[in-house]
Amino acid sequence: MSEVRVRFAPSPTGVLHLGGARTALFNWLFARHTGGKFLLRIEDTDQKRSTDESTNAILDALQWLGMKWDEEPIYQSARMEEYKASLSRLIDEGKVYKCYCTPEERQVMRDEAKSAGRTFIYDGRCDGKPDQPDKQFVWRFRISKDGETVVEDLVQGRVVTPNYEIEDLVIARSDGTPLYNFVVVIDDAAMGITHVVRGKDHLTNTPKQMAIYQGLGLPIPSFAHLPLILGLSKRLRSAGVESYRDQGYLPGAVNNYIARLGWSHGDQEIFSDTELADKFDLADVNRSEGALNVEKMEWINQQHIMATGREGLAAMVVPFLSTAGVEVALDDPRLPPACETVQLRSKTLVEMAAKVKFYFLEDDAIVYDEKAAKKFLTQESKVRIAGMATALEGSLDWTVQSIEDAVNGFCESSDIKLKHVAQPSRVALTGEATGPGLFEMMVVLGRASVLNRLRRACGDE
RNA sequence: GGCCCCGUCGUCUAGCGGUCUAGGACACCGGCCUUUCACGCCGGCGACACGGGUUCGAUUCCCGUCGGGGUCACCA
Repeated sequence: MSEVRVRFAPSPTGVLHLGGARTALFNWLFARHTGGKFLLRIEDTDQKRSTDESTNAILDALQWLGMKWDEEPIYQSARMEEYKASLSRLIDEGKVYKCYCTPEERQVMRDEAKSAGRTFIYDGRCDGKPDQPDKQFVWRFRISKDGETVVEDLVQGRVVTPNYEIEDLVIARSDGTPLYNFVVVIDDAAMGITHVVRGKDHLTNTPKQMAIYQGLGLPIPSFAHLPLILGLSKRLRSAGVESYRDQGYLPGAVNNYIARLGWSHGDQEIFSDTELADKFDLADVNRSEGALNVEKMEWINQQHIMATGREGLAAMVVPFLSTAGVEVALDDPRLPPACETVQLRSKTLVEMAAKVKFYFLEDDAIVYDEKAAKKFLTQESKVRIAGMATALEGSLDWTVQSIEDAVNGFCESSDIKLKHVAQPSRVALTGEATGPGLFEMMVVLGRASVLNRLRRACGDE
């Protein structure tokens, strides 16, 4: 069997939303799984709606998600000559005809069909008409009304359409520019596409396209139509991939989530990209559409954060610290251990940045949460904190174990429990009542900062 | 409206005629662990849309109803 070749073919009229990303992902996974090629085609034949800005945004998003394409992207706007050539072949072979119907006439036909409760199918009334040189026309592709067209869809199963329900479709505008259903066929054939994997909204185009393949004498590829993603809200559904990046999602987590939406592999929930490619199969894709669920996506993101090494997290969190107003050097040695202390507590990189922020502030820049300060920074606890600071002053190693021993020792000698001093000192060090484990945090912060912050909290301000 | 697709816990799903008093995950509610918050662990709540068939037996097969989605362009 020949090599699998699949493609993702966005039209550059906006951002790449999650639905598009999932279509791309399934193509990419299928290619990786089968050892085939993943290609890109930019469908920019509609000059009015297409922009370079959008093309770049889509390419950036795919890149961020880690879906590398294997050949240079094809731009339809650069292939007009090809389309013209195919059209003239069809003209020469008498497979198309000129249609002179005006928009108004077509509207009348549509209205009639609708009021009669029928599917509107252009009736071919212009087929065989003599030329009318002074009138505008479009090219229609003639489709035999006998028999039926069968799509053996790899996801949807066998879908049968009677040919009398497939109309003679317009393949070129009055100005001669080709239309979608025509160019798709030419391009997929030219690119050697073996499997057309796309959204289910294209299912009804498929019989038309199959007829064109046959008219052009081209081999028909396999088809797989993916169920669409339902949005819980319009906002959720239309958000671009980059907004998820900005919200602190890891690309692998986004892939994991959208893959699991409509596809499954037993009870497994968490997949790396390579695991996905390894286990993905079109046969396991569901036919029913799924809805976006933010809580689950966050949980999956958290799982991916937990599975990422501290060095990797450090590199990723820096830009988020920056937007949180704290500039930290990429090679700051505190960064990896700081990330490690909040790794189990962060659902997104935005959260992670917020949680490690305190490490990098000046000691006297810590702002105490009002409620936390009121509850924990009491006169009584200030005395305890001061005592603890002194206990930490000595010549002990600055490790989790030695700090813990020193603090426990202090508690014993003062006849208090750890909890009497833990929360107050957490507030002193971070400003918050919640945060990383006390001793781990102290190690990262360093002795000087710890003592500074502890004593600052004891002062009467 | 015509045509097409779909319909298991709130959500994502497992299930491919008997193993289902329907399994897992998120969320939610208890509990354990514990210096806080998390993580982790244990337990709970919670679904086969409805009605007919077929069958010894239907969540699984067929039909209908209802519900959801898609599509009916000189857009892609």
